[in-house]
Amino acid sequence: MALSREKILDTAFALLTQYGLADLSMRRLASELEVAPGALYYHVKNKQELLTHLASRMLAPIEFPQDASTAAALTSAADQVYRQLAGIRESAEVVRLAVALHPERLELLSALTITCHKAQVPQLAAKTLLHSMLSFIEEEQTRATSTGTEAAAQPPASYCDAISAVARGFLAA
Amino acid sequence: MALSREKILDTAFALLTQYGLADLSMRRLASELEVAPGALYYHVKNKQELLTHLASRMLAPIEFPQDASTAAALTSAADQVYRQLAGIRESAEVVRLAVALHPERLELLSALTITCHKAQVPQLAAKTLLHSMLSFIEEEQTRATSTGTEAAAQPPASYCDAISAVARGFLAA
DNA sequence: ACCATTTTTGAACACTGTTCAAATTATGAC
DNA sequence: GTCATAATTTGAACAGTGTTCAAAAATGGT
Repeated sequence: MALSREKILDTAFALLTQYGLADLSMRRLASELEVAPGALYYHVKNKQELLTHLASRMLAPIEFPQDASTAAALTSAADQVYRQLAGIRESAEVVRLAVALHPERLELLSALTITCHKAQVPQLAAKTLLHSMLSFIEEEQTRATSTGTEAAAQPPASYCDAISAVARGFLAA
Repeated sequence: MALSREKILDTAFALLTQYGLADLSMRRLASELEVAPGALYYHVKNKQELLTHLASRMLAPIEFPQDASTAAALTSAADQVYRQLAGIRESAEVVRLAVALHPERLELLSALTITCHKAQVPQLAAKTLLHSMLSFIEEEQTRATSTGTEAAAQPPASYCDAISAVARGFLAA
């Protein structure tokens, strides 16, 4: 099979989950694909963009509920973000990089922003909420990596409590 | 003057503010001090520890108010964190690294945690609050770097609003 | 002056992301 | 089937990175 952006992303994803972000180098990726490092740059602008694409992939399955109250929509989003990211090594860090670099390209953030807008909550709330989720998940993943255990598939109560507390704070303003 | 951890940290700080985190390499630091790179490792365990020390320095001047209500203490902390970090290039990122690596070594976080404990707010709130501050400041600093402008010395209203919303959310729980 | 301790050097190890002219491989027209 | 054009891929280099460590140099005490 010929090289393609999709195939590169597939392999990058596999490397990330198996060996972690530190071992996801362009050279490692190229050797895994049995290709010279330079070949990657025909399909991907650079490493940052590759990671941004990876982040989009991770968040893609998240469906934002239509016709739900703001609180319910945010709770659902928080739940899905956790379920989607918790099982993927260093995913929170990858997503945070993507948010920092190209926030406008993340569907999830757009959806969150729209919901906040509808509820007449400051737009900033969307990013604050997302960052709260990512911080929590990132910390859990750091602990998981160092202790060798795995993160729970379901969001723990403390996560749900924290995120809904943040949401409540904005909604009550 | 002989090399010392203090002198290394001084120079690292200067390099950070003048040229940014990307240009703060051990080799650059060594050449600035007119010393071989290896010499640094006699005074500092590794780069991560160096950055953790830098983070402690940045946050050191922050004074946590005694005898204040929880809300007032948190507002004051948020205000001081902003004033302290906003003017230092990429400081939020450096502090975030330190929080991730050695949370127990950061006085600020301990103080925040104690305040949260006293107010019978979940301990998690302390980290959530700190991460909210850092996310906000980091984003402002990213924008500042790309547009060439400087971050305001005083915290903008949106920052104060966001942080107090998060705090309110936890206090109301 | 001598010894012991503290500090610094030089050199190497094993990497990193990225660029680019040149070679290769595919594709479609005739 | 051949040929020209376009799409890929290679190889090699550039300019770095953090870190280690035996050996050399500087320092301080007696």
